[in-house]
Amino acid sequence: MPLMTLTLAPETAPKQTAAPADAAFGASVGEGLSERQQEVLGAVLKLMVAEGDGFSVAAVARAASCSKETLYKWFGDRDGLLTATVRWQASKVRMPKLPQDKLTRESLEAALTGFAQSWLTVITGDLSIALNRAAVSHAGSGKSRLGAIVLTNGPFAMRHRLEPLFEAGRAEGLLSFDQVDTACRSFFGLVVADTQIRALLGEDHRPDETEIQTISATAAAHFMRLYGRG
Amino acid sequence: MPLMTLTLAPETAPKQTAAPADAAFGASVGEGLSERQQEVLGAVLKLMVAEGDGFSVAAVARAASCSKETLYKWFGDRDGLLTATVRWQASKVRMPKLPQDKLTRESLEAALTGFAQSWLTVITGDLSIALNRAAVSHAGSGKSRLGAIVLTNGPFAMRHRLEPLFEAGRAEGLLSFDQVDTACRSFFGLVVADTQIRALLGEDHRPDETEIQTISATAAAHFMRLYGRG
DNA sequence: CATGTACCGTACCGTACGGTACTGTGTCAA
DNA sequence: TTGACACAGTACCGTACGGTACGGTACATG
Repeated sequence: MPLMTLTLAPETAPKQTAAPADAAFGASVGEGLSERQQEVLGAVLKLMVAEGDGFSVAAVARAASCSKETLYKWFGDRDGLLTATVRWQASKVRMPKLPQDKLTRESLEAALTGFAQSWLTVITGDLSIALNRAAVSHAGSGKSRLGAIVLTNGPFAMRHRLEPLFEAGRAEGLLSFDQVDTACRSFFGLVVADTQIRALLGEDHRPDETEIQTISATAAAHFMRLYGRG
Repeated sequence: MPLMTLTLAPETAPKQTAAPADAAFGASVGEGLSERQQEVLGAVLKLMVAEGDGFSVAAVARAASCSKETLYKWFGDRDGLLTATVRWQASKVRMPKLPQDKLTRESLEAALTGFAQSWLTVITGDLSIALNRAAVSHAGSGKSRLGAIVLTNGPFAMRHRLEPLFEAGRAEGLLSFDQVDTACRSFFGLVVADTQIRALLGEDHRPDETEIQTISATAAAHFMRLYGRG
């Protein structure tokens, strides 16, 4: 599983105190963060998973064994710290490779199943849930771009990855749809359904690996029934 | 549209200071709340929509023109106030009536479309979004039953309403599925897809009435393609 | 009229937290 | 050796907020 793989940047010195550029998408993993800084962000992630955005900056400093002053120098304020953490984590999520050779109905359905399985695994993970919780909270109180960042790296990223696959399937005569958008919507719905919102709302049950496998296969099969050709 | 209809309780005097029983589901609208108390909860709702859970108790008192002491006497603490508000609002949401006479394929699909339309309308409303945001936030920090309440009155309530319809459809030979659960999951996914999570994450675009109508009809048709018989 | 009750308005208290300043320490370079 | 620097650790400040206490008012009941 290539998900959640951490690749360190080639040791960039933490020179400038200014905030990094505003890409929010497509940035490389390190993104100008020193190893020490990434350690700090890792500590923030742990705290977010454990306490869900309710932690204090002092707690971060304690957990990361660094001073509050350093945190403020590096990240500006609490929100900058949060934002950097979310962006850093988002940059670590890797999507599964999609088949580049000629598509068949079988390889397409298999790719969809794999994609669904990987997506569900990410989405139901503690980390993703914590991040989405924080983003949803902050999206409410105006201020803070957390919501937009997660939106970009969540649903939008999924669609961006899916669209070329669907287009390829259509070009190959395997799929049939008017707008890619609708197909994406249906696929997302069949795969995720109410799983994510239920998890965010604190439901105890989380699907295990075999359940995810079942759901993914069913979703892919259903999608092919709705949009497949021939 | 029978949604968001407020029916006042027949003027119950605000006698006891104790918190009401812990039903969280199926309670009648008034639920032992005086008119004045419901006014207060209405003010809380407005604040939640406007500022999303970040408001202070003092702000509630100001908005509702009542004293903080009264708030604490009635609702115990801030969380009790939040909980009462969410439960009160949840008790106001009314689901559309489903056909009770003999089902046909057409009436079934129409009922599904209507259900989907009503559900999407609720879910994309400012109020529902604010409530879900608050619930998601609080579900993170342990403590507080907000998450469970919204879970009960959201996804679970939808399933509870849907299941008998699906069972009836199956009994009538119109639908075919192994577990109602799977059918519910698919229907939810086809209807809601990523609409809710995107709204919660702060996406600007919200589907208007005609878009909702289109989505609902498509979702119902797709559902019938997947689970319909004959 | 006297008493009690329900409530508003507001002052108040304790605390927790965001943010800043200061001190001490290790490192590296001249 | 000395100075500059980056950082940890910590003390500190202002403020905002949850929660409480108290005084004042309207009304109801006897």
